[in-house]
Amino acid sequence: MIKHQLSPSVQELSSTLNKNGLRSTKQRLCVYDVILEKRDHPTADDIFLRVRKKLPKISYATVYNCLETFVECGLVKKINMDRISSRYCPNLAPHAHFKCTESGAITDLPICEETLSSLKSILPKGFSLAGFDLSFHGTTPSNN
Amino acid sequence: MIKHQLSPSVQELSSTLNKNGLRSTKQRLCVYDVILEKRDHPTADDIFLRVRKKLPKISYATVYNCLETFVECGLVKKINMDRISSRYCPNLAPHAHFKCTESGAITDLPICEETLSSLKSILPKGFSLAGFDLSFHGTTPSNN
DNA sequence: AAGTTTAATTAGAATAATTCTAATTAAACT
DNA sequence: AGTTTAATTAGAATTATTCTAATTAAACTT
Repeated sequence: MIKHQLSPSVQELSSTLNKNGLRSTKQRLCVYDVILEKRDHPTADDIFLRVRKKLPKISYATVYNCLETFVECGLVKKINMDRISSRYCPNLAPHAHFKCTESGAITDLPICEETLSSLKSILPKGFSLAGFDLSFHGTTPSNN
Repeated sequence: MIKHQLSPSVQELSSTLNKNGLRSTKQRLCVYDVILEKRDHPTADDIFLRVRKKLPKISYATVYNCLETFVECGLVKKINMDRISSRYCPNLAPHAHFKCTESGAITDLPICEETLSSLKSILPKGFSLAGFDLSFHGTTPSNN
């Protein structure tokens, strides 16, 4: 189900794209670079604004296309919480997200093997799992 | 954290609303009735179309307002998956959702006490939990 | 039972995130 | 260098949801 536990570096991205029959473009490299640079679960808009500093002519459509491509290649995860903008995360290890309702910050929480198999035990016989999302919300120590 | 395990009947709704300082209106009763009637995780649009058969003058805004009210009172859960329309669920027991990528159907999966505490063990010390969402995607036996 | 207060509803406009479209550009072959 | 076709672009379109201001109706008061 999960290929890499560590996301490939920007240098490795080219070959990862090629392996998937995709072209290595400066937009894709730049969007990916920005995602790895600051691991703060940015929205497409955040990413657009950051990338635009380096590639002023980039369009929203391209950012969305790049992100969709990365998600399909399994290079980043898309996080959907309560219908706000989706957020993107390059952490490929099994993990949950905790959203602090006061600060809005999203924290990655690693999931250990035991919990992972406990989670999978929820599925009835015959259900074939492609992926899962686990998100918590509440307050973090610094915010209560 | 969780008050009821079973959602109140439409008859009980009135008093539940009153307890929360909210008025019991025919729109609220009807929207709630529709949610309990067919437990298929409808979207706001589905609910609007069903309610309109009984209350032809109801507006989208009212449906959204009712749903938001119910969510705030803990009467229904709002499910957000991959940025499609939110879906609503009257199941108040701890459960996960499984979305079949072929049929689009969403299945409730009960979470047992062990798994629940395993889930909670993911949280670092000091994190205060208000709620969580667990969703799986993949294929169901009838769809593969 | 009528009058009053204020929350709830309504229609329709507005917003925000994302997707689509058709024309242009540029990877990566030959 | 030339060709092919995928990727990018600008801007329009779409979709779900929220907002706004006027109207209606619960539920309290008398």
